[in-house]
Amino acid sequence: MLTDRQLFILQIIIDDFIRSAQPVGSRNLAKKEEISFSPATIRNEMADLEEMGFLEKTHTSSGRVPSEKGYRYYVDHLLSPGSLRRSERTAIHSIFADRQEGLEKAVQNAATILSELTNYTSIVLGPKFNDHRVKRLQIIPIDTQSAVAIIVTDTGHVENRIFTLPEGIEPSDIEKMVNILNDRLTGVPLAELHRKIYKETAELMRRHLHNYEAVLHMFAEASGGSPIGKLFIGGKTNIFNQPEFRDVEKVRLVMDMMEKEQDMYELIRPTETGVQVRIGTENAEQAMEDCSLITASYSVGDEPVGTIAILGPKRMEYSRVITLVDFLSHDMTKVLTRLYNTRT
Amino acid sequence: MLTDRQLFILQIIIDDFIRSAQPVGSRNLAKKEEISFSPATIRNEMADLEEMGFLEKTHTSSGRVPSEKGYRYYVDHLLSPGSLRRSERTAIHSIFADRQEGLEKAVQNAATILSELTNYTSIVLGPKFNDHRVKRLQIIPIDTQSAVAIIVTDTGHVENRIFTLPEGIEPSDIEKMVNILNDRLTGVPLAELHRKIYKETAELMRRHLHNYEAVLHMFAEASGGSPIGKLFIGGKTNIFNQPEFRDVEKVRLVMDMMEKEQDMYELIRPTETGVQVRIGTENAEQAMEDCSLITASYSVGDEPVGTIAILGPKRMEYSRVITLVDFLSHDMTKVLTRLYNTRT
DNA sequence: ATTTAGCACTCGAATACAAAGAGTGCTAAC
DNA sequence: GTTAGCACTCTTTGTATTCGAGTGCTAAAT
Repeated sequence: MLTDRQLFILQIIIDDFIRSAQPVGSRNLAKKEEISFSPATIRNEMADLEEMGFLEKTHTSSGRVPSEKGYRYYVDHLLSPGSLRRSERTAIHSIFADRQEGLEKAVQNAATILSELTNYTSIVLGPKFNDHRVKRLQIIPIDTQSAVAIIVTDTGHVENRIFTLPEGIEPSDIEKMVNILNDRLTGVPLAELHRKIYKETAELMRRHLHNYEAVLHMFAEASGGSPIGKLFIGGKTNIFNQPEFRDVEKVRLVMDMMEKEQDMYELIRPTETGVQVRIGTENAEQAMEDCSLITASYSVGDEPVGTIAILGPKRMEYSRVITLVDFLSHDMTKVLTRLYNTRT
Repeated sequence: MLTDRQLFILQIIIDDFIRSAQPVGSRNLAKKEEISFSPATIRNEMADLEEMGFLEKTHTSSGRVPSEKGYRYYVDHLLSPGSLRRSERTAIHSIFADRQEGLEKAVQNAATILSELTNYTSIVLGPKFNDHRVKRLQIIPIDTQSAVAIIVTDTGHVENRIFTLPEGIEPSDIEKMVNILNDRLTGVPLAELHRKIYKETAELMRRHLHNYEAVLHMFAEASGGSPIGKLFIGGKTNIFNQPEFRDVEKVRLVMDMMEKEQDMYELIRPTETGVQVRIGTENAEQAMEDCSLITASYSVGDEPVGTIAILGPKRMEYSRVITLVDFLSHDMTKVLTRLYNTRT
């Protein structure tokens, strides 16, 4: 097992490397105030740490660099619990201060602020509206051939879709149908909407709408089809700041990934609650090889509804970012829970 | 003035450079079949062309590279009018084949296909809905404090916004108000909505809605506030393919710009009709120094409603891209005009 | 009067080499 | 167990050298 001194040295090495991005050598380490033993001693310890897989060398006679295992140990056991500056806290609180703007704007804002605060890339998975209930359905004819179907939820979210009307349908028919739909579907959670429609109203729709599949399709999307909230990414180009990404090819990998929504969903799909750290290849995605990801989900009540995440180099300021992400996710949970509970 | 042979040489040099990205020298040029004179002759002509500002050298004894003025002359006078492959034409036609998907999807699709076809970055400014008319207004109460206001246009576009209700307003009041609003505002173009609301319904709203400013604000956004359509960018990372963008700093400049919506709007804001080419510093934007932009607007009837654009290196395949952009913009105009004219 | 062959010259890119510097591992002394 | 000392390794930096592609200019050829 690791001695106290080895832990100490490991911690200092990683801290140093996170700051400098330079392999750290025994000589320079020994110069630090905190360290009271000689370079030779450090070299011995470093050799041991390397043998155990916590450190690596970039070439035979270079300084040491943390390995993935090293980072893992660092975040699991060595992290000094960071604290936030007053300015950071107020920045975060400000995100949801203005409720007028609507949820989407606020969430987008969260992404922007998070990336500015950290200088890394932020990803925010907006709240999914599964749990929200139908407040009102509406079908508004546009012309003789087409109409817009609209769902409004009790959280004020609006989904809409154009579809084609069957030949010769009367406006009064549509009105009747909308009334029936509202009668039967108001209060139904989006998650169940799909099923409920098929069970209770398919017959009705088939009678009145020629291509009722289009409408069903929309409802399906509003519920099952997009069970996931919108994705916001802030500070996409922040990766350019990292010296280990001076290489165009490396940047390209990450950039390409960020353009693919699907990949990003997969990447930050919520797994467990609380703050999660995934280092390098711990992420499934190939392009993340040299990156780390810190995620946290936020909830409405007890139900997780979205995720916030920070994507940075493996050499990320774990302590600070973890604190930040944790803080923001709790803040979001608090605000959203209150917001949600005033409705219904 | 330029002799025929100088034009010929200029054209071949630019064509060659566009293909190879390498400075082109007299010796290699002379090897080409089309060329029947010696390297020395070419050198003389090149020296003249350089003196006139059409060519540049990267260093004293390098081959020649087109200057901005050279490109300008090239696109203005030397372009061989390209033709499209059958596959390209079908790809473009396929974009709007499926009207079911809705306009936004189709426009987004246009951006994707355009970038795939060209290997450059595409920018599509979605149709602005100024000219579209109010089909239906709706206010749907969510709870005692808030409601959603919805505008549906005769093109099937839906705008919505949450706002706060004044204390103690009755549902019946709201219903009455919506009826009046629909009475007065149905058929009004979005562009005039703002004015009309203030003129004809402000008094009414003030009486019934405590913070009617929020509603006005939404209507303002639906009309004046976002006089511009949505912006779609395809193939953001295609710039990485260009050898002259091997440099991280250069890529970063362009990427940063692409993240700023405002900058992109400014960049492709429609000026004149027809295909426009802006080369390097002809674009106001600093980051475009090494890029060229080819834009074309598309219309509904005679009214331009949006823009499509291709952003690539100065060393862009002008001929092909111009043809493509021209073709697509006409196709979009045709489809949208038909689509729009079947409504109302 | 053009065109072209020939030649000296320039510059960048590639190669080689040496020296410097940072770092390691190991041994022997403390 | 710690550390001083030293040989060794590997990267970085700088310098010199060569090679090749290209130019500009002059003089000969057409």
